[in-house]
Amino acid sequence: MSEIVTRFAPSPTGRLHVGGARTAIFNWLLARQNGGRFILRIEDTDRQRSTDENTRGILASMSWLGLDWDGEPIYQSKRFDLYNAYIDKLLETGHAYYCTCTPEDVEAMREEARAKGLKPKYSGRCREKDLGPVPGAVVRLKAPISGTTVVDDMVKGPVSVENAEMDDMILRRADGTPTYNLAVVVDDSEMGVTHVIRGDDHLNNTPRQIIIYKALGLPVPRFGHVPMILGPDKKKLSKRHGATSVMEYEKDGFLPEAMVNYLVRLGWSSGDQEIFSKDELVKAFSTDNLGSSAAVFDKDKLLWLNAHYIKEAAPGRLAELTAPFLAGLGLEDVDAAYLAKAIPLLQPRANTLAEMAEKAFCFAVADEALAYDEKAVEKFLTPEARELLAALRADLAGLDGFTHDGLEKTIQEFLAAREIKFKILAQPIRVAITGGTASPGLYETMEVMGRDRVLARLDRALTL
RNA sequence: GUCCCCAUCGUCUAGCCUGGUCCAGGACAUCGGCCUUUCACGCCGGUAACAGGGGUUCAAAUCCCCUUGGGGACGCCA
Repeated sequence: MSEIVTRFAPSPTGRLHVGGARTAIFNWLLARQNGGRFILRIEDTDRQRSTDENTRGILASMSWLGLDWDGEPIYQSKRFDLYNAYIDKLLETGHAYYCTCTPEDVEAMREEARAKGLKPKYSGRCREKDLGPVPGAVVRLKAPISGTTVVDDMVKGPVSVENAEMDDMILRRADGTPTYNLAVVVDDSEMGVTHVIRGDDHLNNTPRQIIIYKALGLPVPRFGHVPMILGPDKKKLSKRHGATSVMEYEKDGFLPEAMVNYLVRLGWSSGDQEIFSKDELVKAFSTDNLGSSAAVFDKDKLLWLNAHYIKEAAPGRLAELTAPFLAGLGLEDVDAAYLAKAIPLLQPRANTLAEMAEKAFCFAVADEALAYDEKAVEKFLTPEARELLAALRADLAGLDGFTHDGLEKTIQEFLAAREIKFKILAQPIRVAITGGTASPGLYETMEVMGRDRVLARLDRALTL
């Protein structure tokens, strides 16, 4: 069996969109699962809208997601000679012709067709004129005018379109540059691409591309068109729905493994399984169970997956990933080891790295800078509570070691001696050392903070 | 307008190809309860769907047709 070659071909006119990321993942999965190759091709033939910054951003997002590609990325902007050679070949074999109709002429033809209730298209006026390479002329494909073209789609099944529906598309513009459909066919063929998984929105021009393959006498790859991702209003996902680029999710504190897991499950499934590691995906993936209906992007489920992966991640890694978010909150150079100790307490409580940083803030902030919630102080640091805290402070200061068990024993004895319940003491302590009413368990929090911090904060709280 | 695609809980989906095991299963969200030093985690339970109409068949979520609804494409953009 021949090698499977897939590709992802973004155009650098913006950031990597979650929809694009999803098709990239599917292609990557198909290649990796079969020991094939996964190639990255940058479709930057539109020099107006393509930027290097976008290209770098897309590559960065791919890397962030863990989608490695084989070989160097291919840039279409550097292959114009190749495309033109193919166009010339088409011209020579009579599969293409020069056309001198202006954009205005063509627009008029479209209007006319529309008026008749037909599909707007080019009339084929220059098709039989046998024009030569006139300056300013475009090259059009001499497409078949009868018959049917069938796409044997991996996800939609056979899709057939009447050739009469398609017009003679432009292959080479007046300025000599090749158009998208031509370039894609040439590249996919040159690169040996065997399987193309792409968005639903391309389904319409797949028959066009097949016609070009046939005119060129080239083998046609297998196509699979996955449905698009919709916003909550069931419209194509766009900026107005909120974050749409992979980069934004990275900035919002999502983990790449959560992103990949979520995106794959959106439109693909394997029984009832929800959680998939990369390895499991590579093993389980199959184009057979790609869904064929559009899916709404559900941020709540992404959040749930993110929370899941945060719970599973190694504290050291999380500490590293959280540091930039803490810096964003104004805390630079937080001690990594200390942060790593606090993180396990926060893992079940944070849905994103941003939340992780917010919750780690009271651990990392300097004692004198700890902010106290006014209402909490008023409610829990009552005169009676202060008396207890002052007494407890003495016990804690003399405590041998400052561990969870030691702290629990000391505090329980403290309570027993006074015949009071932990409930009475817990919130005052919490407010005193964290500044607020919600935090991880007190014993573990105190152990992580350490004696100096706890005592300093207790002292500070008593002065409030 | 024309063409193409799609249609199971609010959302993602399993089941559909190879009709009966489905008064439709799982997950997120939601609601209730348990756990509990707060907040979470976790655990237990509940509400909730085969778009509608015709066929075919002993039997249809599953096959066929129509309607409706949604999406996409109709560029010298990709």
